[in-house]
Amino acid sequence: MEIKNPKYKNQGIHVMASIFTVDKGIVKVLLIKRKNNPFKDMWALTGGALYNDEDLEEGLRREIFEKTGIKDIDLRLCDVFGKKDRSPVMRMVAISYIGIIDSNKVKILTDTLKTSNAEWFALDEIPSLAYDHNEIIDKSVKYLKEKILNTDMLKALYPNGFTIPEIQKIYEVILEKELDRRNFRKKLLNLNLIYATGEEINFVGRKKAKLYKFKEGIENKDIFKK
Amino acid sequence: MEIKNPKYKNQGIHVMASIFTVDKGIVKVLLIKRKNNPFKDMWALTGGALYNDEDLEEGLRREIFEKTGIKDIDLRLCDVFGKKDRSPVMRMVAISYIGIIDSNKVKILTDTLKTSNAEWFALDEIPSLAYDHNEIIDKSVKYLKEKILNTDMLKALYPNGFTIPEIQKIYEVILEKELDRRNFRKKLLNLNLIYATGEEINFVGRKKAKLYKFKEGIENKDIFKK
DNA sequence: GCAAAAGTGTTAGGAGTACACCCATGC
DNA sequence: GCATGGGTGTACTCCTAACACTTTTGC
Repeated sequence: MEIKNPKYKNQGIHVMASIFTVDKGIVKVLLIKRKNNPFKDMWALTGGALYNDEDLEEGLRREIFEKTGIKDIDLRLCDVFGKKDRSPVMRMVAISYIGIIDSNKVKILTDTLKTSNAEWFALDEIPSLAYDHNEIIDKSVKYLKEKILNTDMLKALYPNGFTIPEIQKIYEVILEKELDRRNFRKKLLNLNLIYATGEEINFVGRKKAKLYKFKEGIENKDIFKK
Repeated sequence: MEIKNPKYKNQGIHVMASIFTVDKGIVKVLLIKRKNNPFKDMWALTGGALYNDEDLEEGLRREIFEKTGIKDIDLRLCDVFGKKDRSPVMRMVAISYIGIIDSNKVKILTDTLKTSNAEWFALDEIPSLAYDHNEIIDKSVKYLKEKILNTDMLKALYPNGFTIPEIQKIYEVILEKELDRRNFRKKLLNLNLIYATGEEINFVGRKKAKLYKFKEGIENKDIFKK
């Protein structure tokens, strides 16, 4: 069906992802540098316009792969951004997702058809971005803080298991607050959310630590009170 | 900008609302009967296609008003439905919201430009609906159950105040479980979420009960554990 | 030996749950 | 008086928060 009514004409959907990592104790988000207009040469979130023949996550995964080379990533719906003037070109509504990956395990493309660079930015060093992407990131960070409290999304950082002090640091840097070691351990173990693999890992200058993994199929566990 | 690439051509945005009420102890949702194709003569959720010159909630409020006559309603973003084939006409992504109103205080339009009827349906009597609206309602009901636990959205039912046993009934029918009277009262009062207006209300055959109101500007209070 | 980090236990307070009794109203 | 429903108190349990000591490791 061809749309005649100008009230509806030329609308589109952006699917956007705030892709986070935690690198050396710093929370970072992946940004790409745009090669084309609008917002040519500005930094932006990963994502783009949805095709007609794709479901939302499918389109977002295609965009992420095309612009960064990242293939495997868990995505969670975060919010919707639909202000009428958010795109200077035509009416676009953005559906935003969040994801988290281990930046050391992926090679990010820095030159693609539509991007001239890609970089991890610490949250306090994010430049002025294309579209309303600064606003999207703000919301995504809030959502990330909530989601690590009641889902197992951090498992993406530790496919091979983690030690409890290790993952505690991740919680602390994302939540921006310190947690008591003893209570953290008790809580995490009591939740029936993780299990000991039996292996131990040994960092230089430290005592051996046990390796744990998240169990499969866990969702919506309240890990910590706000 | 005119879109040439058929991959993006003719996309649109649906803004949809699951409007709930609680009537005589039954949770109901407002449905409208469509006058036009597609899905002519089928029941559907309130909502429709977003215009280019409207923000999301603005467009949804217009749709709600046009199709039901309802003016004042609090809306909360619920979910996004974007399967590529969810509309038979063209590619439409639906942004769904929930709201709750007192059905006794509004007069619902039963005949408009686009609707031939409007009715409140108990949740277990919902017919097969247009588009993916059954799926949207399922998700909306889940979301409603969550949201009454940590927001003050039920205040919409009681603009003039409520008694504690009264609102407890609302919680019970929405959550589909009984709550202990004494603990309910304690919890609600301890939350610092409501205040006594000083008035009392008297139902026939009952003891006088104190009237309470929700405080202003309250969000994200955990009212009850799941 | 010493510093750094892993691992464990105990206790007090608060929130949640379960439960029993009294009071006001209308018949 | 009696049925119905409003209003209150108490004890038990569990979770959380605060906090101290021991062990392993590399230097």
